[in-house]
Amino acid sequence: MQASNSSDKQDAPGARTFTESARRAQIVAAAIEVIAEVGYSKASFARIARHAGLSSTGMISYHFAGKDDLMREVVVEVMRVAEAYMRPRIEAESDFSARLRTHIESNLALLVEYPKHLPALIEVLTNVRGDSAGLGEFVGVTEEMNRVLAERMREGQRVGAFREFDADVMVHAMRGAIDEVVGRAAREPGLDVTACGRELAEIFDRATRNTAP
Amino acid sequence: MQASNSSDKQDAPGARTFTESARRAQIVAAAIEVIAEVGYSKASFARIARHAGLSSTGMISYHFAGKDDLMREVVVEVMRVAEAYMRPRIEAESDFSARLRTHIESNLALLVEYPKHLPALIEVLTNVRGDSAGLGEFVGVTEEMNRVLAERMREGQRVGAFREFDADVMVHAMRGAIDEVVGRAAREPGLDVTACGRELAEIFDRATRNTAP
Amino acid sequence: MQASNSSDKQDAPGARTFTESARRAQIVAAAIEVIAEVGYSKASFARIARHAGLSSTGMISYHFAGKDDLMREVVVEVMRVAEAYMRPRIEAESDFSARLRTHIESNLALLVEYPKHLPALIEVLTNVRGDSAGLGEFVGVTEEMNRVLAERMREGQRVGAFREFDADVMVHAMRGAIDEVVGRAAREPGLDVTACGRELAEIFDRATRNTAP
Amino acid sequence: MQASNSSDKQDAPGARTFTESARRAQIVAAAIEVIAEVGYSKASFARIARHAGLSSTGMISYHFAGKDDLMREVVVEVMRVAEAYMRPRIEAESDFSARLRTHIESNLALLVEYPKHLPALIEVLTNVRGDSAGLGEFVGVTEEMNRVLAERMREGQRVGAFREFDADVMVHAMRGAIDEVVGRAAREPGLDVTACGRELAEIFDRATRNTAP
DNA sequence: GATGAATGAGATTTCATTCAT
DNA sequence: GATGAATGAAATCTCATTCAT
Repeated sequence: MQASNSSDKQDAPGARTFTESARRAQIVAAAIEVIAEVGYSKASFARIARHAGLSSTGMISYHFAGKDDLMREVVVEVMRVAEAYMRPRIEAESDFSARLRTHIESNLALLVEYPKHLPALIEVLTNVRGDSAGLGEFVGVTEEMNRVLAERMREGQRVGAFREFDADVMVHAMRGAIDEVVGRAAREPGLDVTACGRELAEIFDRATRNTAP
Repeated sequence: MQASNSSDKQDAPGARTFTESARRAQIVAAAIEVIAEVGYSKASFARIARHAGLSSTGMISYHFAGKDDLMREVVVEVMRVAEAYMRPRIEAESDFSARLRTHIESNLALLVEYPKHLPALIEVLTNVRGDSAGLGEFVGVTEEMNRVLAERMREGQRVGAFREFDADVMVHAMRGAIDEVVGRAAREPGLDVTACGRELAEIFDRATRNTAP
Repeated sequence: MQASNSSDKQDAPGARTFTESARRAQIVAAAIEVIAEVGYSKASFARIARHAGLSSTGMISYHFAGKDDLMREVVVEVMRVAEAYMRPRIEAESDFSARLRTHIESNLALLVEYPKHLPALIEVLTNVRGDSAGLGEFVGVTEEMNRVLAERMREGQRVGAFREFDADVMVHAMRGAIDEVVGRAAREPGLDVTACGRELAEIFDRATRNTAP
Repeated sequence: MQASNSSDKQDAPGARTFTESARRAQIVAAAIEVIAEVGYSKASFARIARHAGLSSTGMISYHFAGKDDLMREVVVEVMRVAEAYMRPRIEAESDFSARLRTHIESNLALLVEYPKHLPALIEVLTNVRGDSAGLGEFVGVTEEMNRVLAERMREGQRVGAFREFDADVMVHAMRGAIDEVVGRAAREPGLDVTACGRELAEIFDRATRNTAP
């Protein structure tokens, strides 16, 4: 008999119980709401646990590796929902200009449908810097999405659907304008988000439109 | 440029010695830099004191009624600088469209001149909620400024300089687009902010332009 | 080699199924390795469970009455192995001096054979104080073993095999010197433990040798 | 006016108030006693603070950068005391053999004089592994001290004062034998440590003595 | 006016243990 | 017999604020 198996065994990392997944989802949902309501910095485990009806913060630490892990799941969840909501709507359109309008309008329709998701996403992404290891990645993901969007715009420019402009600046302007509506909606409960969406769509349609003959 | 007296101490309204004002200004300047560099949530008194070359956080508490008070001064200072920088440039223009362009371009020129001021302002304003007593006021101030801006736009619409659109949405879109450049500039050091300003100006010129005959 | 039954469960004294014993043995083996590798204080149930390929710490609590119980089994197991290894080798020798040498050398040979056992034992015994109910007993067991050893030495003194010295101090010196090699072996992987054993044997042979005519 | 001093200022690191130093010393003293009494793993900030008559653990965190920092100070303090106590006594002796005896005896005399210091030192050093950044250094310091000691022994061998043996093993044997007395003294309050010192000195004198003509 | 020292609340995290299934 | 889930205590650390000097 000799000393054996000196390195820890590891379960298949994807294996997760039903109840475990349910709990995680429940906690993520609570986190989204708390973050949207009180902001990232005040969204402590204690508050999230209370909101989720859990008896202790240890519960959250039990299901998530740490605050970063939870926040990552928040981002993943919101992006999942956003993708599922927006992509089919956008892809249903065929010409560049309509896609652009639909991108903006479906993004804000998503805000109407899930009023806490986008505020939470913005809170998390703006309160994360170079630190927090695995979360910085999502800043990268967002930037990548913006790059793809800009590339689409450049295609539109090549085929004459759009005028000449700096596509990166345009994409970020759109992004900023939409996020501003998200922020306003949180501060002004009565705001007609759908109407804002139409206005923004018009703004960026005019800003991108090719007026050459 | 003098230290402002816009926030009064409890007992002696407006009265403040020179050294006191100098200390406050020094601390506010340090706070702006720290907030811009590490973000609002990590901008603790300890970090600000260290950055200002102070030996203890007690110094800050001594000069400011609390964190809210300091943050209010940060906002006041940045707005003072912004106002001093942008207003004359904007007022030098006479027609609506030029004023709009100048608003955007001077705002981003300000970012080039004072790279920490606008990031700090945005950090503070986005990390403040209904709580923190006297700070919510500044969200109101900002909204008031936006309302004034929107009113100018409506004037422009009345005289036919601008097309018909929801002026509030337009103002916030501008606001969001500019703030996005501020954020990008922090993440991408090489970004040509001036060029972004020109692009944004073009975007919102086209978005507001009256194309009717 | 069989799983021992030295620690009884509450109700059914001595009765333990095969799987139960196997599980206990598996956990004890994992505990020995973990303790040797990361030290007593970091050897949490979580780590031991992971090392043993178990999915939860509940498993350990299920099979052991508590951490003390597990640690007691660790001690028992190591002592069992040590006894089985060293005793026949020592008893094969007939004169006092040879027994002393063999005691030291077989102790360190045991370290070569089971590199994790002695480190684990030392970790447990040095991290246990008067508290932890049933574990203090083992400090007593160890002391008892030392007393027996000292008694043997005094016999050797009576028959003139050893010089006069304080047998307790001598035994503890031996103990300390051996344990120090155990510690060194953990810190210096290339250490020639067998050679250390020969050197130690020589040291204590000279320290005990009767030089009188 | 441009943004300036973007990197935090730093006080001269050695600057420390009188009261600050006194508090630190008080906390270190309390830590030494607590560690010696309940062991490293149970020596929590809470316990140390209580022992020192402080009202909160925050007090300790205020004066020390963390647990590692406090432990480092504990080690430094004990080594400082040990050095001040042992060195002059050892250096008062001129021949190798007397120095060896004095090393052992003064080490244990130190234990009589400061009964908590050595137990605390041993606790800290044995409960630190590769982790805890700045503390691993002290394992190195200890090893360095052992190397120096071994070098002295080899000098003694070269001049014929000592017989041939592995000096490293001898030094560690001495170390282990002394530490074992430290441990015993904690468990057996009545132990005559001075007598143990004499016995150990005799043991290692005989173990090293050159018996060749 | 200024400062170092102290404070206590609150944050995240880890742990051994218990419980329902 | 076995297991995943839950729990609450305790640990370290950070923070804004207060106080005595």
